[in-house]
Amino acid sequence: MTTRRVNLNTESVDNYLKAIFSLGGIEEERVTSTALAERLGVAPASITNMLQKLASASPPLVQYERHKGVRLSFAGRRRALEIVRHHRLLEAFLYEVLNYPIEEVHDEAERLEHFISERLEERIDAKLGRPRFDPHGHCIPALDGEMPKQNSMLLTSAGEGENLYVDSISDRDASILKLLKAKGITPGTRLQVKRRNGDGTYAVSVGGSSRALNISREMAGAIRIHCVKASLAQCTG
Amino acid sequence: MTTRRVNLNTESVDNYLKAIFSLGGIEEERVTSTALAERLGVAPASITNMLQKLASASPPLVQYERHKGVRLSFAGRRRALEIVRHHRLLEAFLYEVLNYPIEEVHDEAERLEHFISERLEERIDAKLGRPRFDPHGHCIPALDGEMPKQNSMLLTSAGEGENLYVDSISDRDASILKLLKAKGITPGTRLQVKRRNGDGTYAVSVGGSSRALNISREMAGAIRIHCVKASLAQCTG
DNA sequence: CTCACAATTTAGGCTCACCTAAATCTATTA
DNA sequence: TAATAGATTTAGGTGAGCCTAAATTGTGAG
Repeated sequence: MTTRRVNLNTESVDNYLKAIFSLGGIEEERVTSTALAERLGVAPASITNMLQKLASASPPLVQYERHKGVRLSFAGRRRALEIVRHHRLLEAFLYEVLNYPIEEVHDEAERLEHFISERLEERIDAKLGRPRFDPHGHCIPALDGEMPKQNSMLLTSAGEGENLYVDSISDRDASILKLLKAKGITPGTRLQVKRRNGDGTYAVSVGGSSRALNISREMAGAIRIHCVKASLAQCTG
Repeated sequence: MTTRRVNLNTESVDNYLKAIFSLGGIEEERVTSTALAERLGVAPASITNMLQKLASASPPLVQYERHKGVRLSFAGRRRALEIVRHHRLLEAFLYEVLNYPIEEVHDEAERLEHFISERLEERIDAKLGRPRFDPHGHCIPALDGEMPKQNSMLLTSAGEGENLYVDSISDRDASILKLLKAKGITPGTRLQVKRRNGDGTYAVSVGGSSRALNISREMAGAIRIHCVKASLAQCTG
């Protein structure tokens, strides 16, 4: 029996690749089954199963060694970036063209990203004027898979007193996004850490104001910052 | 063993309901398995299987009797109209907002119609100014499932010499749509049948022109017409 | 260096939506 | 009215993607 061809153009495969991409970080480290299982909300055994399938595709979509986690192959990375591009273009589109509240774009984009054609992707890109960032400040990968690496860091790694700018905000939790919006914290906003409290909360001043706002630990964990006045990371919204 | 619940919120169920709706016609006649099998491109046995599932849902989505075909239940009709609404709103949106060529809107809408949220549906509807017709001239069902019945007829049932207006054009075949567009035949266009040929082709004048154009049998079969100057059936495009 | 525990993989099942082949029903015709 | 052609249904099977339970493997504490 020859090895049978399996269909790898599925929503599920998309999600695995995206999860590996995102968990691997910029350094593209190996990702463990457990981490994937938690991220994707499926049983660890299911992860192993799928990883073996992804690894035995031609070309392989991941490098996989038993008990050692996975990392994306070139082809896998390409596919992952395509999906990320879809996702972020959709977010920008929903936000800019359809007036979605920022905290709702993620879920809708998450569903649609798997089903839009090349043509629709191109039309959305054109309609938006070829945007480089989504409304959360995340970089939109180019058609060819290029994505300039951002040198941003988590707010939680910033010291007191530093003058900072919001690079991007995680879109994984809508409620946090809503809270940050209410406090006026969006990509490009100027921030200054007034005080770091022992419990992980912060007091920050927003946009040069003298008043200090309190930021919960979760909120701080959702904010990425950089130290130079935004040249790029400014979304059109 | 109690009857086990099955999940009926699937793309496949959507497609079955839509097919039954469309094949049943305005009179909502019973639809045969064979007709469904052909429309959906699946084996007749698969149809039977799904129909039994749809019939045993609560509430049932179809009325089904062995060997006698199916018809939509109230709930099934409601669901079908929701999908049709999604489809037509998407077609209008792609056409109006994203400048899709008319002959490409159908396929894209066909894929996306299953995945858009209530919110996205509403935003698209608002963006378009609550349109009542899609770019092919088909009526867009209201949110509550209302859809005014159109009294249009096929061009093939029109006599020679009559003064007619294009009501709508079938979107099932992109190439025909493209040909008709090239001839200037779109919803609202005035038509006059100059000659019916024995082979099912037509010579018609378009938009009051004195010149007669030839219309193939397939093209004629894709055109629905009415006899009064369009009050409604005029798409914004 | 060993052993227990945690992480991972294997084995075996399930549902969904499809398939083919075989049975059965309906309706039409002789 | 009986035979039969054609439509439909039943029976049994498949792959995808998930599951649980039972191995197995790797690692860090002693």
